[in-house]
Amino acid sequence: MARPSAALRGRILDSSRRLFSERGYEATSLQEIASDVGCSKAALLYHFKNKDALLAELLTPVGQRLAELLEKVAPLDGEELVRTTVNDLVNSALEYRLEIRLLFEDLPRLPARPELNLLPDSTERLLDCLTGRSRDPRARVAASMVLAGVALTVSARDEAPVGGDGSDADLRHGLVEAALRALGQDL
Amino acid sequence: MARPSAALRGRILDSSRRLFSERGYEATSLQEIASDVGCSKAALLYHFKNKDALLAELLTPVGQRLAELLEKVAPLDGEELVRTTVNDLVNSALEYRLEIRLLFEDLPRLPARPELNLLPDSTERLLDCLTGRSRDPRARVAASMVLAGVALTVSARDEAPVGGDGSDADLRHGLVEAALRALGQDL
DNA sequence: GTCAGTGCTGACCGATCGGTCAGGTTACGG
DNA sequence: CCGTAACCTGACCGATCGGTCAGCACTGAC
Repeated sequence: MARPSAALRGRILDSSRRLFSERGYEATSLQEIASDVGCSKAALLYHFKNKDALLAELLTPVGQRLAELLEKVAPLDGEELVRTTVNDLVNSALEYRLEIRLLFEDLPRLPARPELNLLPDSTERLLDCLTGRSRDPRARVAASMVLAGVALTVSARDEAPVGGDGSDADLRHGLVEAALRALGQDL
Repeated sequence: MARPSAALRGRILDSSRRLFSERGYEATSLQEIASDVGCSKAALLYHFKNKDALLAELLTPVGQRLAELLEKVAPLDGEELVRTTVNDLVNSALEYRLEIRLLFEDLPRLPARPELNLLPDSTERLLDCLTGRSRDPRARVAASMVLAGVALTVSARDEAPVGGDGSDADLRHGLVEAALRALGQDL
């Protein structure tokens, strides 16, 4: 076949997202992705300049989502700021379960990634919102715990994720409630 | 020199702990460790059967610590159970900052590790303790968030860790308080 | 003194890594 | 019906991976 599937590109992205998330970026070889997709490694590198480009394309939407979130909550403050941030954070995390793992576990370890260096700054701003822009060190620690906890919990690898029956509703509400409690917002 | 330093073994462990934690297990090569220590790769493999053995030896103490923690809180229940578990969890996490990263981020991704398969079970029991042995799905979600949040926060890579000035006291107390709030324990 | 054994090195191994390249096959515009 | 460009393959590259091995330097026991 000749022009059979530019859809292959999409399938490569899907496989990469899954495999990177399961095994980690470094631990996943291009050959493994190619085998999973059912194409040659060369085909893979025809669609993506290199392994890095693959990762970047997977993470871009998450970065955008984060930017939107920050923009949306920028004018808010006080209790409304915290509640909105927590809600959106949990929703975003659930939406990008697989990418979150990459973002939290692999990215920080890869040698300084020039185009994504806005990320530490975004994380900082996110922490600010979670504290309701408080500078209290302990509030920041709590925010850090919440952020990391939400991220890692939604991306927990084993099926029957963490809630008993595994319903997303329990996961979502459980996280929001626990996060708000941790941040000192009375429910 | 002939019998100059069985201390080399310890230095290898130190470097491995640091490098594994910074870059990840898969992403760290034996050569990098050897260079960091200042010995040959062969010397490294003289002291440790293989790369896996190195990782196992780093994680064993953490596993023991976790087992102790679980044994200690086993007879407790109710509020005392939760408070003691949270306190000990935070202390243990602070004590094994670097190893925690490996445990939470690398281990789950490595192909099934026979000798450490007790770990998922231990995690499960730890979650039980954090919920005060409740079976409520949302309580388990909260416990999962706390566990992941504590682990990832103490092992945050960038210096000036997460608290403003970075004092361990703020980190410790901030985490304990936030965790207890998240778990619904009134302070 | 010598000899067994510990601690270590450099050279080397096959496998696999990310990535390149020449070329083949098909689809489509002219 | 032909040419160009898109899509893809297999063969190949140098580098590096985890790991092995023969042998050297030195120590302590006898």
